[in-house]
Amino acid sequence: MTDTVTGAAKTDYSATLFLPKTDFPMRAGLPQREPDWLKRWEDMDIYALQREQAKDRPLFTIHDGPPYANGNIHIGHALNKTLKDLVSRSMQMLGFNSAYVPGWDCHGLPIEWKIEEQYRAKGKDKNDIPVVEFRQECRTFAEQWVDVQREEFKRLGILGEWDNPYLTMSFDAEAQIARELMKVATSGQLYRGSKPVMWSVVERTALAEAEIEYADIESDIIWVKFPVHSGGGDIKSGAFRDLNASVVIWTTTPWTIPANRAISFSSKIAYGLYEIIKAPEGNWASVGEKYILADKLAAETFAKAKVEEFVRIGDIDPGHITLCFHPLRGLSNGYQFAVPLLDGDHVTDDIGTGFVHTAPGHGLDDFEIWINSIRLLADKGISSEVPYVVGDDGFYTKDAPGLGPDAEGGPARVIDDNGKKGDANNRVIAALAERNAMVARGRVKHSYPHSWRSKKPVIFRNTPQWFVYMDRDIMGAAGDTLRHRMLNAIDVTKFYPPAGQNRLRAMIADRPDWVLSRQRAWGVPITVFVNKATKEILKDEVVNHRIADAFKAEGADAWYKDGAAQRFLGDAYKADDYEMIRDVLDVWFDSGSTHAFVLRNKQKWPHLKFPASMYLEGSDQHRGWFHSSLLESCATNGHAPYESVLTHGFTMDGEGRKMSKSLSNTVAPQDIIKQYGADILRLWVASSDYSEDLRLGKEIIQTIVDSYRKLRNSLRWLLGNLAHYDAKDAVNAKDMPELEQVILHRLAQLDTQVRTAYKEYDYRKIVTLLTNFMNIELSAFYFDIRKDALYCEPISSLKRKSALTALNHLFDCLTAWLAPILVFTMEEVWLERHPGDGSSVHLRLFPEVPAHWLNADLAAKWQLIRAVRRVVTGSLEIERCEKRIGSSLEAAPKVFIVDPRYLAALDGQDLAEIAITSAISIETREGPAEAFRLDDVAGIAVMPAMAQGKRCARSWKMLPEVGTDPEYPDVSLRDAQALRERAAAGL
RNA sequence: UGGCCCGUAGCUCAGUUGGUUAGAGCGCAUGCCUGAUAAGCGUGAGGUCGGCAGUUCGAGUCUGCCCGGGCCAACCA
Repeated sequence: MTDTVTGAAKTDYSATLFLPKTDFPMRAGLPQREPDWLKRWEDMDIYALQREQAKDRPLFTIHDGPPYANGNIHIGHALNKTLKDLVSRSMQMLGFNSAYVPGWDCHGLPIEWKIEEQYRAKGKDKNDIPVVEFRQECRTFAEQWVDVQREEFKRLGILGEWDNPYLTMSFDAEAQIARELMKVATSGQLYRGSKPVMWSVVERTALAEAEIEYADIESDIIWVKFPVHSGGGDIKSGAFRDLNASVVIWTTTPWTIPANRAISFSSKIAYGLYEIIKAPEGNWASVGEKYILADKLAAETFAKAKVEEFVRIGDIDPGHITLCFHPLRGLSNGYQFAVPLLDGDHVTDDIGTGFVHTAPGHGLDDFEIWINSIRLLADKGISSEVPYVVGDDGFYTKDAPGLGPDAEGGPARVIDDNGKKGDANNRVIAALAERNAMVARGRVKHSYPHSWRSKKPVIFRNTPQWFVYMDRDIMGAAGDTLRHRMLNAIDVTKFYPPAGQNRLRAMIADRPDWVLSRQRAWGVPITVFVNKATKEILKDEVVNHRIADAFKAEGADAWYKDGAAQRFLGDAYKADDYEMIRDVLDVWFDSGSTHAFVLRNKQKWPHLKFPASMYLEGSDQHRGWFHSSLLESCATNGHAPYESVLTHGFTMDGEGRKMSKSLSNTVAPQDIIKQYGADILRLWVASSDYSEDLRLGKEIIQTIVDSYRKLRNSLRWLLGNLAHYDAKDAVNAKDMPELEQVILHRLAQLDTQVRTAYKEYDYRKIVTLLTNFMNIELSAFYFDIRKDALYCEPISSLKRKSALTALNHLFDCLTAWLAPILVFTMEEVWLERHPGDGSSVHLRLFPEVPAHWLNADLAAKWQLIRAVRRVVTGSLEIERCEKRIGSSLEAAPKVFIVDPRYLAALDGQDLAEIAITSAISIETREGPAEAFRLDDVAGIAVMPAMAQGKRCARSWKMLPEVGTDPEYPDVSLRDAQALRERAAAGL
């Protein structure tokens, strides 16, 4: 029974200690347990409780950009929705009423396409199905995916109005979208223009790029002369104003010649004037003709033209050639217009002649340079109108004189109903040859766009479209253009990160007029009637109301029902006098209008405000939703629908590469949830710099999992100790030991830092701040030091009660601060101490932290104390390496201090307790040379020494006093006192 | 090809108006503890700050070029 030298205790006092006591599991089991919390929140309807609780608070509205309702969610969706949830939840906890209404984009091509695919699989044809029926199938398809995505989003822990979301296809929405369109029309911002689109003659429909596949095709290729009409000097060997020269172009689509309106050249290419010296009799390119060609391509062109000898007369700057004649000039008295030369970057001298035949109705490059040259054309007195040379059936129209309906034998055709090449090319070539406009012809095999469905070639074809003016004065107000409104709106919008502002501004500054129309079925129709005689859009509020009311009751299908035109026009107009537009709206108009049918619908969503506090999407949405919403709202409201815009990057793989199925480096949110849990995914989002592209891979997830574990364990220890806390033992800050006061000071500092970071949407700062605090200051310092007091001190101990009180404050703050991020774990932690049906960490605000906890002087003083501590623990490490000690409690070092600042700081402090040694002696003199020192802590030296006395069997400290208490001879006096108190309390 | 953005230890991130030997957490290695224990504490090793050139007394920070990566440039959302 007698303890000897080492004082090794035989009695096990652990039952007499206040050891951590908790059922909170060390391992989270998130994948299994998270669904339970979700069910709990749903059962208590926590979203409604939040609204009720916050009903008198200022509104904060993060407006959901609608994902497209097809397919499962991917990691990008998860990132986006999680960020929105972080914003929404933190704003709620900062004292706002932060409602979140999720939405879905439901109209559009991809869904339409899926339905068509199903038809194809069943051998049916879309064109045989009534439009209303087809639209109904699209609707059902979208509904199914809304349900799937809703469950996937909820599983991420996203809190929102899931049972009352918005859908762009709801009748309400369709009605409001039509109203918005009619607002744009009525205010004179809508006009009908035209634009070349990919057109399938076989299917009689416009096609999207996604519906196009490329295949080799053999095309006719022709070289054509455009006689120079007039020009300036600048040629070395003399003026060419009156010389009989032609610009030579090259094209693989001879049928577009009637649509030619310009020739493009490049000022970066060298051109020359050439004369033919020798050529075969009867050759198209005959002796004496003069051609203008890119120097690099002249020889090749002459070879194709069978020219045997030619001479270069001199340099030519095509910029000085004002105009050319059209090569079909005079055919059926048509083509009398002048053909200008335009300088364009898309022109190269790799192939062809260095001149590009430009038919603005049949190519995007052509169209763009044409539209961009409107001012130049006006200066030259040339009409900028784009002709409709080819009809939807592939036949030439009256805009192609001599080849269209006026031609002998009827109009020529580009492509027939079976997708075969028509007679257009041959007839054009014949007409050109007849007018001596041909230089050469040939054939070429090249890649050409085909319809994905019919596998037949498509053509670029000018098609009537509806546009919104960017630069026309709205309602006659001088300078009040849509572009101007948008640029102003951008200036008063806050961007996170700030670079987004420039990006959006540059896009708005550059963008052409908004093309609203799509030749599609699944969308909101452009609810416009055009007077057949005057071509004017009907502007009648009564008609407009009739349309909107019908849409609200029956959906936009009303537009497609029999007799719809007369129904909407009413008695005042005759349906026969009006063209009812069959195009649907660009889906960007739908989603661009969400602010109108969601934020302003106070009946349905009373907790939302307009304009929204924030729009938050991926950086691609500068061109997308941010852009279209700004367009729509500026057109109809004159200002932005948002006060701020937050953008995030894209999710890359672990190496920073784009995720793609072909690289098989994709990470599915569903897999992460299944394996690790949604809180891990959320912690990844919060830890990342979302302003750039985010990386996600195995190693990164493991890092996140590790830091989650560490954090969880610290909270678990907190919970275990707080099991012994009783609120009636709470200690006021001013009565606490300095160590506790320092912790409270840190809490007060963090309170400001955390709130500021949340207000700035800087989540990674919060994660860094809190993990550093918890790891360095709590786990490795405060908790480590206070274990002794918490476990061993007597029941009555002020130190222990103070520590428990501090732990309670820590608990309150940390659980709240982390709640928006670790929504499941913080609920679990919170309920461990505050169970109850109505209890939830998510019904809390960030706690009020008393400002008087701040104590900078004390904190500075403890910086000095911690510096001394570092020297002590450093010296202990040497002893440990030398195997002289194991536990730090075996040591009782000597600390030499001369610096009065350190001495003052340590005055009244128990350095042994702070350094977790059994004893420490401080000597106010220079330490011996062999003493342990740290480079960055001048004036502190430590000499090792073994602790004296026996080891206390309860606290494991080694103290001379152990053995002096006759009643408890194997423990220290403090522990003896603790045991007496326990006995007295009947424990 | 154009517009915008990014590139600091194995990972996630700090690095103030250019100013000493570039920092943190985690991971890794290693020692201790065994009353937070599939935990806790200590110590240590890791970086030509994407590359090159320039401005400067001085550059991770400013400029140019190059390399690598991303978003946008769609009748895709």
